[in-house]
Amino acid sequence: MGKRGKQMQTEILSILRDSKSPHSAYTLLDRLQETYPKIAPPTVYRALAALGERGQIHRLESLNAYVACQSEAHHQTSVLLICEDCGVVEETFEPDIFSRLSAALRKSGFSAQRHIIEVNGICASCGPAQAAV
Amino acid sequence: MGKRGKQMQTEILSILRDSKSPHSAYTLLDRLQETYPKIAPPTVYRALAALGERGQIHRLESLNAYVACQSEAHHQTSVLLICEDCGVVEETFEPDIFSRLSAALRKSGFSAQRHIIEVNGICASCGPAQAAV
DNA sequence: ATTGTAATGTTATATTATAACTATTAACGC
DNA sequence: GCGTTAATAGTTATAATATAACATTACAAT
Repeated sequence: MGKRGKQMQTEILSILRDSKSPHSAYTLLDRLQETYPKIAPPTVYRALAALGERGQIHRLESLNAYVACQSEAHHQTSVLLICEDCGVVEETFEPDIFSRLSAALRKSGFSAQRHIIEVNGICASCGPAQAAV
Repeated sequence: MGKRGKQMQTEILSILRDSKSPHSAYTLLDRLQETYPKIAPPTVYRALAALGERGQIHRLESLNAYVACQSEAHHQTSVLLICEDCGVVEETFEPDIFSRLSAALRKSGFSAQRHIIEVNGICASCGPAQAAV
């Protein structure tokens, strides 16, 4: 890994960490171009791929967008909660869910490599309790 | 809904049902163009949207592709198992998982509207047991 | 028949992602 | 140091996915 690659990864990670909402690859590209005017899509996608492999970011498959991983410690599978009102993405860990799911699948002979769990809905801050205030 | 729309939906559903592997919107477009040479992407996406609303197809968010729903009865949330070897997508129902997940989320104030659960891995037919044969 | 509405058709373009190639840098043996 | 090679990054072009925006048609209600 050269230093330019690392630098881009650091920049992207810091942009994502500064925001609780997801960014698309091209939003990130625009942001990076403020500082590095000439970078092109592959640069962003390479950085995203590297960050993803290290578990430092998550890709929201249902939005084609990316968020920073909110857990420093467990680079493990998480449930991503997407608020349709405010757009904030929250990451929760439900080891129970994953172990049950894996167990159920193993029984039917399926061997899981990657789990994607995304839930669309309304977050606590946007929910009815708050709407009533 | 006019009859042309219905017709496209029927065609798409039948293409998807004839195949256990997912099709992209543009694969479907190509197939439809064999019969209806002039249709354009919006036609396909409109039909997919209508089928999706009725729960007759599922969109695989991680593949940007579509499969027919395998359950006639329960148009309910399912777990989609994607075999990375043969590409076959299998649909399983794990009501337990969903209720546990929803319960966990409710506790933290999140109100779920749509669940996406996709699991990448190796299916029973492609698994090690079969490889050894 | 006329008008209003919903469905469909059409064109164009936006958005997301990657292939394929070139250039640069880094690492190493000599 | 110098050349060789392998890895990384840059560049160009384009592929793949999706939708906006507007035009047209169908068709029901009056």
